[in-house]
Amino acid sequence: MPELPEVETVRTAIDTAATGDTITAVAASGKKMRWPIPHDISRQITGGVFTSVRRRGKYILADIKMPVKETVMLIHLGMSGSIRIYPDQKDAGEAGLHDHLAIDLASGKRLVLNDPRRFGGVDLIDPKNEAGHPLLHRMGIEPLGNRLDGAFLTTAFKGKAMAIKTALLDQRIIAGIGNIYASEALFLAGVHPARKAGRISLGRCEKLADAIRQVLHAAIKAGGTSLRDHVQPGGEIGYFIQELNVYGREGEACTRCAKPIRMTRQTGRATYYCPQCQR
DNA sequence: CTCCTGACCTGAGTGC
DNA sequence: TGCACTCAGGTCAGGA
Repeated sequence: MPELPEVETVRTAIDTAATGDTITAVAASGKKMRWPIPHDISRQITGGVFTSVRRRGKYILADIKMPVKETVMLIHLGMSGSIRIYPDQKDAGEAGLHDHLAIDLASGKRLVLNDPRRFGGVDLIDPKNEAGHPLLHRMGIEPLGNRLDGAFLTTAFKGKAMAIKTALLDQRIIAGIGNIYASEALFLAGVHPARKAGRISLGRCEKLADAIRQVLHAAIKAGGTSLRDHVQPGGEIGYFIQELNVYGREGEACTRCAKPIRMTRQTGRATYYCPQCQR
């Protein structure tokens, strides 16, 4: 499912539901995801209190305060991960086939992580070394922070021969953009996805920086993009699919010039664009 | 270094 | 109905 807007939607839901609440029970499926869930996760976090829920790129970082120490639960949703929040544990039923982690709270709520493809993962990390964690220490800037602008992009892309679309997916440059929003941002900026990253002018990089911010903010506001069966933690779908200009619209009319949207493949992944509006 | 390919998984959809 | 095949919101190791 999840790029930055979907992860942010999930983060907000967990924060609202769980911050201040105490963990009373933890159950893990035992199946290996991208890496194994820590075998002693129940022992490590039961009795802890969620103090805040943050996001870094596509990672969710939940701060948990234990009686004698603090830990951070890191969650990545991969391609197919989602989290459901049940208001009452009694109504949650048995663990489903692809449920990998269930966390019960003193309030009666239950958080359930479901991930059919198991490309996601859960880890517990030491907050003192969080920035140095192998999964986090090479991550690029937050696109919704104050560092994304045309100057940053021209510097980051300098000398890069790869296509701009591919560069936008590189989490070491900007953290959080995925396959949908890379196509959408390039459309808004009027930049052709195959253009070499290192050959984009400062002015067009400024437009691109604005486009990235714009599309991510708009998607968060809409609750993310629901493709297939993805839903938010409360079961609501995200409505940004109605605002997509190019993604998944091959052959349909461009919203700006009415020419047919094209699909191509770049490093194995589908890219959608308007050949008229994007140069 | 840079960049691309293939691998990791399951499930939905398509065409025969 | 069954089967073979393709594709999907991500990332990482390995090799050219």
